[in-house]
Amino acid sequence: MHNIKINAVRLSLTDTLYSGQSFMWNYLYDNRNISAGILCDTPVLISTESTEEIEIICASSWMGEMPPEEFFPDYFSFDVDVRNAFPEKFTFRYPCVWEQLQKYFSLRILRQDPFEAMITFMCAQGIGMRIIRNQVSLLARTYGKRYDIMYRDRPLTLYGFPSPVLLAGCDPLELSICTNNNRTRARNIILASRAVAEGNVDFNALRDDNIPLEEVRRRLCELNGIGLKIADCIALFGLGRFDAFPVDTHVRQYLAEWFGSTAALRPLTPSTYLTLDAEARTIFNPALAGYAGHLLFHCWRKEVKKLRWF
DNA sequence: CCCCAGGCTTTTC
DNA sequence: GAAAAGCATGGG
Repeated sequence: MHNIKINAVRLSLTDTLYSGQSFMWNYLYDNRNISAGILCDTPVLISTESTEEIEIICASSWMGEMPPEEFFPDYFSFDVDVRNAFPEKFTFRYPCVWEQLQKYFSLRILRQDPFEAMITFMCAQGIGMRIIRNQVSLLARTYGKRYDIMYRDRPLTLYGFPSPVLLAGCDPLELSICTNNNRTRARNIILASRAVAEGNVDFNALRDDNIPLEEVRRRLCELNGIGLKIADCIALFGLGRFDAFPVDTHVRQYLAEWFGSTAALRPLTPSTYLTLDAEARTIFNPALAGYAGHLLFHCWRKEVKKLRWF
């Protein structure tokens, strides 16, 4: 048993909380009312027993500096009003989309640990959500720090997300057990972890909002296995760059179907990607384009594609 | 055996 | 330069 301080905070919500970053909540533990995830290499429990309140229990030391009441609102980006992501004309130009979107306004994008965001999205190339979450879960269980805590008089085991140094020292063949048996992906993750561990990729520097998004992309795309889409995901979920608009297969689909984009009918080459990126900034408020896109992403997957897996 | 999944890299025109 | 093909793996 580790000796861990438990910090708890209750936050009020207007509706059910959806995950801002799809891998967050369920990859360690899940039943009806309790989900567990990783927060800055620390396990976090989320309890949603009512639709108005969630309880967060964080077994962490890093929060010693910052009271949970201050940290979590920032983590859940409660400072962002998602409706500002949509210009006024959106409501009458796309009334059907607007109507379907209503129940997704409680969805939050998390200001997540950038390294975790980087690795989890590197696990997300051309495979389904279910497999992606299995990979992240395996990474945590195999290489993450173990925490044994008591929750409501019940023992509960959680695993933190492994550090850059730890993943940097992994053997590719061994790590590939956690990457869907894909050795190329395992090798890329090791190299990227090394780049972070050695400071060649400095997330603290990239956090600076004065750095243009193009520059952030350029730096991240220098790494093997990271292209425009994953770079944008790291920016959006890991660097709090809510203007970053990742375009994946689902986003491409709804841009064509809902917004009549002809470019979205073409294969998603880098050229097409940048065209769609520019188009999105004319549909949404550019400063929050990625935030808007993420709501639509979940809305499309669930309402239209009828997908169960987040 | 087909197609799809929160793409990226290399080759070819 | 940009489009096309190649790559890698499990699930439906």
